[in-house]
Amino acid sequence: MQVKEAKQQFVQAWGALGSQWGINKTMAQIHALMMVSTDALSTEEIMSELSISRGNANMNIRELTDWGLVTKVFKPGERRDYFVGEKDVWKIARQVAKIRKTRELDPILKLLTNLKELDIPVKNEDTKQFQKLVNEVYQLATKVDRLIEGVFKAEESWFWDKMLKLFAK
Amino acid sequence: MQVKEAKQQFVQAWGALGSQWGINKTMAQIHALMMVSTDALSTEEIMSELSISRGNANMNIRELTDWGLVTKVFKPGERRDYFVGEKDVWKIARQVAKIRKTRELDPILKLLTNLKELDIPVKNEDTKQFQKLVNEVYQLATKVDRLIEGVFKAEESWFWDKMLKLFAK
DNA sequence: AATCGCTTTCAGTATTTCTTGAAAGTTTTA
DNA sequence: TAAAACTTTCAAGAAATACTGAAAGCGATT
Repeated sequence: MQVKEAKQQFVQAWGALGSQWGINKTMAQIHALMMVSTDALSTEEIMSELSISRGNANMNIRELTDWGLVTKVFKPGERRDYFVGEKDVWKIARQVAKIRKTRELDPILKLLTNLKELDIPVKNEDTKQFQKLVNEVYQLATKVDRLIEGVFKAEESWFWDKMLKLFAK
Repeated sequence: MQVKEAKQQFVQAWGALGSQWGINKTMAQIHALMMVSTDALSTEEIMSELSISRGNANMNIRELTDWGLVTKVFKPGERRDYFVGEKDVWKIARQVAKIRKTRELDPILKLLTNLKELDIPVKNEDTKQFQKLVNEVYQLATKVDRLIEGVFKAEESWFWDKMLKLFAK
């Protein structure tokens, strides 16, 4: 197999993975393409490599830039924009976790806090069970939240060192 | 606010959360509905509560059953099927992690293993960088894999105890 | 100030994913 | 064995999501 072929497989797989996790396929593929590219890429190159339209490319490059996974670079003498993708997988993972935390976990935590604090007059068995459930979900969400926060602050090596020791048999 | 209203909010939020994570909205809602219900529910009840069709209800209940998050129960004297949802949030989390691991992480690991073992003749700079990337992604994926495996075996309290101590300031 | 090279936007279209509802299947009851 | 009670399937339709391409924007160059 050639390197080119291997890279294509990687890009495809990354796209598939992304789409299963609520990240659009093209966005994931563009990012993968940048990961396997030594050089910065132009919109044109991305378009032709993935066979997508200009609008689509542009939109997803912007989104990736918003996520902090892609940076615009200027090539001296060149007029068009070039882009490089973050290649450090740990940084990528942290970045994605961070964004999804604020977008998804935080709102849920907010709702759960509301539901917990509700002053419900009639406390029948049913109500009590519901409150118990809300509390449990809240507990879990809070713990996940703290875990993610911790991960943000930790160094990768430190994190995995501790983590794998924890589960070593 | 009434309990009923609170429950509805919970169901809606759960549905939204699910759909952001590649789990279809209705499936997540049905499960949420079962979590907040004291009793087992029939297909009819689910249909009317969520205003969905019989086919839709049936399909998603089956999917939830396949995921091991819902069990069929038989009520004495009753002919129709009733269903109860798993309510232990830790168990739910583990179950979802387990299924998604086999469906998504395992295939990626397999691909990465292939790509790692490729015998590429010409070893230019470009190829070396690609191999480095594949290796790094592989490393991370493996660690995540082991982490999840560890979580499967661990008790909830033990897990969070260790985890939160790790990140305690 | 007009043209060039490139980027951005967005209405319309295509694709994917979900949902419906009616028909076929299954099990129980009479 | 026929009807009733309930479940399952699936083709067609609806809704959500992603993509295209042409037009408008924008700044540099002549």
